[in-house]
Amino acid sequence: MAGARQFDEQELIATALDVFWRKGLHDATMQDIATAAGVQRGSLYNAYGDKEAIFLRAFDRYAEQFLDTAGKALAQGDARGRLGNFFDVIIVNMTGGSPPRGCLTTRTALDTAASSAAVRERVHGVLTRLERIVGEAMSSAAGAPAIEANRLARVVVTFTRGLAVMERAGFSRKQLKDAAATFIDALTRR
Amino acid sequence: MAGARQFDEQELIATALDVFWRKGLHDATMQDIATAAGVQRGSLYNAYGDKEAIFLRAFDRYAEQFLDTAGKALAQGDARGRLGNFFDVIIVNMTGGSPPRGCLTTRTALDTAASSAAVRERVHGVLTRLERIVGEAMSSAAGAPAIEANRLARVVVTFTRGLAVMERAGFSRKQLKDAAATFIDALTRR
DNA sequence: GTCAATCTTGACACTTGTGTCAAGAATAAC
DNA sequence: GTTATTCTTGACACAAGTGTCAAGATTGAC
Repeated sequence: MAGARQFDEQELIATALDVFWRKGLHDATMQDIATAAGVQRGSLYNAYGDKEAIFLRAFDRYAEQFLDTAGKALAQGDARGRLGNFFDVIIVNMTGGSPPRGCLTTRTALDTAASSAAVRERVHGVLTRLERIVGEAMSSAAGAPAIEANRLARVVVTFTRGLAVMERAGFSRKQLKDAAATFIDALTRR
Repeated sequence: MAGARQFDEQELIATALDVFWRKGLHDATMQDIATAAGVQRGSLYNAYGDKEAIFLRAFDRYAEQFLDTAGKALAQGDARGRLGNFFDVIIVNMTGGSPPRGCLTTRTALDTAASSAAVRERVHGVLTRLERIVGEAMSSAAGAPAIEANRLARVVVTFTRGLAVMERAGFSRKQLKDAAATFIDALTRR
């Protein structure tokens, strides 16, 4: 059981992501990750150095998948349809798991004071990239609100963050979907 | 230095609130509070039992003040003016302090998994009460959006939560105000 | 087959935080 | 003034978590 690495890096990061998503950066321990991955804690230190290094890798993977999913949801239909699909995947993302895991980006953002510059930068980066994706999707969509695309994108992204908080506060998936539907109605009515 | 309580309860809770607001429930330690209040840690345990008991008192005070301020901001003007005042005080609340303290409710909500039922209930309660206040203010305001008041209130409250996250993610007071202004425009345009 | 490089493993040192407690000190009631 | 009550204080026990390290095991290159 030594000499060659006993775990697959892809699997390990996926496992770590799951742990971080469920517990948050601060509350997830190296022991949690090691146990979940069936690996010794020391092996993780040997391979990655410290917890934050693992988190950054896991978060990067999460961000890619998240932005990719969001982008696809925003690719088809008119503005109304795009936003509907977009909020659907956003809400599914944050209400998935049992118990629901919430939104990792938002959770990490709220830990921001206790986090390093690298972590803070990732969080800000995801939101900025999400804004860009939303803005572009609205710019090229039929029936988009008569609001400058960048401003609209910021409002939409801000609202998604609000949904993430409401989820943590105990509101159900259905309630989040209702809120999103009302929001979309307000934005796209003529 | 014994025999009679060496601190004023009102002051102590105010000090504790300041500490919790800056550091969060989880990261604030009894030592932090004791030091800030110029009191021994043991005295806090003697007077309150544990950290959560202090937090609940501090949070209740915060909630009262917060809801009161929000209610007053929503009391005058038409729908547009009310929302403008409302978001102003909300944003001032979360960008106050140096460094900015953020929104205590939101921060606490995101810690929810690590918190007790009592804490979770307070967070949910504040948001529900806030919804009610907003809903009533919109119901009685001129120029309110043609959206059922409860739905509108949920969207507005959700958006305030989004602003709180954006603040933590590094967006400036000005950016938050811009976002709120755009949001209000979208809601109240005819 | 040898051997250097690399991984695993368990123990260790350290830090930080919680909550408890006994002893001492001051107060307030009588 | 005496005394029971209450508060303060510092020490203590305990629990988690981080990060380090030496020793041992295995592998792969040669």
